Amino acid sequence: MSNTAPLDVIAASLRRERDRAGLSLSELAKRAGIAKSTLSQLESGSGNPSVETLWSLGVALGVPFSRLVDPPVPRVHLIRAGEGPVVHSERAHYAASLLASCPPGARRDIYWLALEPGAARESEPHMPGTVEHIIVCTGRVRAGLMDSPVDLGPGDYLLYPGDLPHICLALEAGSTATLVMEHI
Amino acid sequence: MSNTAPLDVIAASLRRERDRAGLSLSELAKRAGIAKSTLSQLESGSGNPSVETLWSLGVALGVPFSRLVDPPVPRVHLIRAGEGPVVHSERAHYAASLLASCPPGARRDIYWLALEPGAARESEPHMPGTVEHIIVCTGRVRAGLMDSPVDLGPGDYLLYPGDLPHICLALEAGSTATLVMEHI
DNA sequence: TCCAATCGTTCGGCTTGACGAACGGCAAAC
DNA sequence: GTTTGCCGTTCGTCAAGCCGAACGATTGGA
Repeated sequence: MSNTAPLDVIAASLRRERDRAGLSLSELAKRAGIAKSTLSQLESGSGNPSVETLWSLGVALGVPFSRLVDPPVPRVHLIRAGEGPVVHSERAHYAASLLASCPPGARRDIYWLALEPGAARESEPHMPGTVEHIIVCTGRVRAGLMDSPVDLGPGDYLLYPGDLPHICLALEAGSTATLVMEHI
Repeated sequence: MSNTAPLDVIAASLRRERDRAGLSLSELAKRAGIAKSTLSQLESGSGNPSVETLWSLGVALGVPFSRLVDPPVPRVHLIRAGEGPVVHSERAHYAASLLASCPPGARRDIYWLALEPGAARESEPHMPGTVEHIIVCTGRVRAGLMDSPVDLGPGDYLLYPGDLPHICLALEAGSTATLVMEHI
């Protein structure tokens, strides 16, 4: 959640995306069906555009709306196996390592899971709209909705709603998996 | 990229998020510092809010701006190892399997990679702003920026810009990895 | 050199979003 | 039954966004 002034972010985004598209201010304004004076003011940071105005600009630029209101990105980051911030469960045999949290607008957190047979990793549902992707790396894992779990082997991929009761447990010792948690 | 009218989407999102937060219309308007008449009109679908108005509502609701302008999501999906749509390279020894493409607003595609020693997987950069996350599953993989690659083992995680020249090659036979490609 | 075209900015007008106040509806307290 | 409080909606006023036109600056061609 960026705390910088949205108007400045939008101004910068508009300029950036327009450059990338190789369009002139006049040309973009014409394609978006807005007055070029309006666009000029927006890019200069003055003005507080309506949603419809921003939307038509997004369409004309061929970019999703959200790219205009969320900022840039990082560089290179390496996390060696076992080095990430690890969350140990007190009641289940697993360790979850957060590899990459959601940048603004990305909405998919990436975890590395190391699971041991025993109890289920999870039973309580998350926030409404959450979706989980799991890709098994080694061993065998039982995952999915509580009432209809699926057994997965190395390379298997499973998608399921995270806002319903669900489980994730190892069937073999030393099971590992990548988990991508997606928020609405 | 949703093509439904943004105003209707926003109206629905506002109502949904407000319900989720358990706030009354009056209470939310007060917290966001806007007139409740304005909020009432927005939720009814009439009105074309300015960015600042929407922004303060997002802050008051504790949700990122983009959640107010992008729609809902899917259910359960299973891809057995080797069953996904696979992209074979003609010049490198690897197979990439697309597990989950970007839903609107998610911006992170998920791939399963099976790599064999030989040539590099990639050298040409992608779209500006692309970021790649790789988590090695088995074997050993050399990945990262062309001029400063990193050797990775099982469980290792690496983040690097995808819009610069980069490589991804196996150092051992039977190397596998999860790749998350993130678009701006 | 002059002209034509396009660039991006600035200036009045008209339209529209945001505001505050008043409204009717509903529930709990007196 | 009446009062009090909060709910969400509607109405009139005011400010601000959006527009079209005119502007100076720059470039390329006749």
